[in-house]
Amino acid sequence: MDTKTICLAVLSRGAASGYEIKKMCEEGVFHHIHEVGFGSIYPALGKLLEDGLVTVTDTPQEGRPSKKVYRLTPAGRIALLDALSTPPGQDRVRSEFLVRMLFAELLGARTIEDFLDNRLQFLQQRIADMENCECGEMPTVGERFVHGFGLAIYQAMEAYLREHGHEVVGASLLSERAAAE
Amino acid sequence: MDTKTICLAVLSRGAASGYEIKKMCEEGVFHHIHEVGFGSIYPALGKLLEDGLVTVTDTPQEGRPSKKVYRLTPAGRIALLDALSTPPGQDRVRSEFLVRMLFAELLGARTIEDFLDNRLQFLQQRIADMENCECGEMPTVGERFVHGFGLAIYQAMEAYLREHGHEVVGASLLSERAAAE
DNA sequence: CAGATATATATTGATCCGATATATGATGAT
DNA sequence: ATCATCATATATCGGATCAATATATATCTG
Repeated sequence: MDTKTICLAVLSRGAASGYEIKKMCEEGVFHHIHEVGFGSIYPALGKLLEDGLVTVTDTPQEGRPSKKVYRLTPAGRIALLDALSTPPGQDRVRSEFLVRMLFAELLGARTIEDFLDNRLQFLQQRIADMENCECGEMPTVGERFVHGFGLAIYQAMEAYLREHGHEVVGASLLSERAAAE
Repeated sequence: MDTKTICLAVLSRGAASGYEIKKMCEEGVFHHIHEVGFGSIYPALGKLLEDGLVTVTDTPQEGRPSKKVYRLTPAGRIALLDALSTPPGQDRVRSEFLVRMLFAELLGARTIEDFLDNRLQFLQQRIADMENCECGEMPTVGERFVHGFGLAIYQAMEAYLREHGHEVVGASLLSERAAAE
């Protein structure tokens, strides 16, 4: 799934500028699913424009740089449906945190404990935020589904770290003692 | 976390060729954490060699291309520890499946149901594989921890899809009926 | 009033990824 | 017996992606 499809998908919810697309990917439901940076969005929008899948209206603003609002064309809507209809590829995960846990025995117990605590705190914060948000207000069933999915996963992660975190800290302690002898 | 660090990490478990590093990232515990392709591994090994963090022994074989076995140097081990000691960045997830669920209302109920069934089957297969594997045989605590973490997440995903999958299918059905009228 | 944050677009260099090329042994199917 | 496929093994290329940076200004905060 390339950035072009993501842009089409965001635009299917309504017209938006590149900056707004980025914001939605950072803050909204997309955050848990598929982040993209400016370096991908702007070139993607350019190509979509070339291919006639979106249009732009360049509205100059005083002071600020002119805002370029992109809109889906009928061809763009069809291209989006085509892309979404193909079977999804595998999920890709990349976790620096888990790589560190994997090699816990190479690190000090203090470091591991620190990483674990931070991660737990982060997860608890995110869970609280997601529980507090008025998900009943979400416009589509898809959004509520994905929101619930994300929440369930974060809760499972939090529970696992709470229940099993001590194992990796303990292992690191043992290997430290062994190294000291 | 770049490919260079991943290569160093794999090599810290023992000498290996580029091909073997790839295999470990595909099959082993790394699979759930951080996949890498040949297009990243070979250039990364070249740079590590330049920087004196690994050594190679080029052992020619009859028929097959000669096998290049890479080994960590003391400097390489230090570089690995340095990299692992820095605080981990955010996890990055990219799920084509969830993007499709997010826009379920644009797709047909049949398609959504198909995607859901496939994903459920995939998850159940993976859970079965992970439960059957003799994780007691895993050499390090880190590996067992990460294995257990992965399993817990997959189980949470499976449970959520089983309990809430019908919601997205239902929504798609309703929007189809509305479109037909 | 200074500094930080938010709005807004855009580029660049480094890295990453999927596809492809090359070469052969082993296994399995017809 | 022969054909196909898979596993071993290294490597590159073009396109995609990412983090950092540049530019410009309004608004909020202390």
